[in-house]
Amino acid sequence: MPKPEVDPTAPLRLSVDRSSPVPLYFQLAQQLEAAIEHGTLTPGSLLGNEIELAGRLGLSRPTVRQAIQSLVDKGLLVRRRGVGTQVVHSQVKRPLELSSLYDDLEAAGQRPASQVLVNTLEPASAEVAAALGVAEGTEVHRVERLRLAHGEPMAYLCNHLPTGLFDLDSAQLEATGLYRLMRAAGITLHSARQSVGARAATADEGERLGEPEGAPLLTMQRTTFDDTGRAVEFGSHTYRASRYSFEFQLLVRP
Amino acid sequence: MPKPEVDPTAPLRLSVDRSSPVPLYFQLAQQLEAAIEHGTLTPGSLLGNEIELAGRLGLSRPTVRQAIQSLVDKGLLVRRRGVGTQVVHSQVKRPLELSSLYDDLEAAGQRPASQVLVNTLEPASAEVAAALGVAEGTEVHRVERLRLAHGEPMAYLCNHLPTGLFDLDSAQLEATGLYRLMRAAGITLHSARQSVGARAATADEGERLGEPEGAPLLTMQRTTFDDTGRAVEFGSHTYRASRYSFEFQLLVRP
DNA sequence: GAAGTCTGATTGTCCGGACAAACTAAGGGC
DNA sequence: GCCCTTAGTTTGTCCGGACAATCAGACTTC
Repeated sequence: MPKPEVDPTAPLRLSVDRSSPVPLYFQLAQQLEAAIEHGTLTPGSLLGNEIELAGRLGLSRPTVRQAIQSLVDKGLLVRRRGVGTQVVHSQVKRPLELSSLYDDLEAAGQRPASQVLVNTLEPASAEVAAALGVAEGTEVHRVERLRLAHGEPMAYLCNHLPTGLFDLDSAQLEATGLYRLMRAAGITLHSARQSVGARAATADEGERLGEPEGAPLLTMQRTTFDDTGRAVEFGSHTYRASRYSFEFQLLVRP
Repeated sequence: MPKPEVDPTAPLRLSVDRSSPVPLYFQLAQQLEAAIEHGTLTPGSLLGNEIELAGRLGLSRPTVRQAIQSLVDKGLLVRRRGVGTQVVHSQVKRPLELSSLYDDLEAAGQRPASQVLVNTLEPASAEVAAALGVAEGTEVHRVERLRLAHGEPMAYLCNHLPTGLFDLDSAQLEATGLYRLMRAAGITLHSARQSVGARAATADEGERLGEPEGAPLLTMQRTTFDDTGRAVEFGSHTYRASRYSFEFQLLVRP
């Protein structure tokens, strides 16, 4: 493998546009991230001290620090007092995100398809009521979907949502993911509590997913909260273990 | 349920110790977090504006902002321009951490026990070599452990580690978790790449874990990196799906 | 040669201030 | 009554500076 054709002594081409509405620290962070992604900043290399960097760009040190800090939070950089700021020897890509299966499949280029099996209202069971923080028996949406990739079933998704949040249109649900609909409705997702496990498929579950009875299934239950702390969705999903696994990156909080 | 006996109009008792070596912003963040945990700061309540807060504590606004920001990053607070900073209506506890099964079990009060089955050196297979970033055939540690809770097997853990990092003592491995040993050896964990799936138990696997052949197993593969980007551990773990599931909290990155 | 010591470099913490942007709510116009 | 404008509040961004804590490497000492 040829060595990267980058002169490490050449100072990075950085510049900021003060007339732009995008914050200066953000512009700098983007450029640094691009340089890391592109290989201009090689793993392990020092970034040059903050004061010099600030002077070169005509920025103040706090602004430069804010840019660097955002990349440290992303896990791309590591700071060492008395040494400098280094690019992490990555293999690390992205921390875990709250993504939907739809997004996952699309990112993998699998051209996902949905099939809405059920889209109705029903009184909340004890489990659903507890997850959504509503009284048992309250009317909630129930959506059952089958997620397909390459025409084969991948997962069976059952979601419960409180009423009055937004319009649950079956056609839209088939065209895109649930999370996109929520974001489009002005709901800002904040956090989620997930539980991932496994169990053997019942005869019904097996038939839906094209697996024999007793086949191992990967299960996920997730309750999603918006930024006001309200539970906006509770999902119970089963995935074909033979076709799907969860992959994610973790960052250790310092 | 009685209403919390807290007067929301009473200003929070906050104070900082300037003679302490612990940073002022960190002291403030800890006190705010404690107040949220304790219920003194109720979910949804405003925090009071930053300038007034700074004045009351004798701090500057940047310091107060740094404290607040750290809690926003943890998902405990939400800022709204023109409105103020609110306590999130939690149910949210902690974001996902890089924890070991040992820690998980201990937190659940299950008094974990380990049994080291194998602790040896062997040449790296292609898979292990790729994960650890070493040449195929390089000598690496191989550790196989059985994790028990209440005397029952919970998981079978197989780890591979590069040589020369630290001392792998079987007795210590049985007394504590692998991650604690690494931290104690001065290795600062940085990130990990995980893959969680499921599959049916083979006859051997079933026997080790006390499950019948074909029983669903939860599998996890994890490669852990330190802050220099070096892979320090590669683990292939299988859990009894009937006894164990992964639970975690996610934060949506804004 | 090995150990401890000093020095320079670099990030960490903290201050005080300034203006911009976004949101809320009250006031005025229709 | 309803909609638009306006003013006030609060966070967001940015500046320039100061000192402390920590690290690496060179130097000194034994």
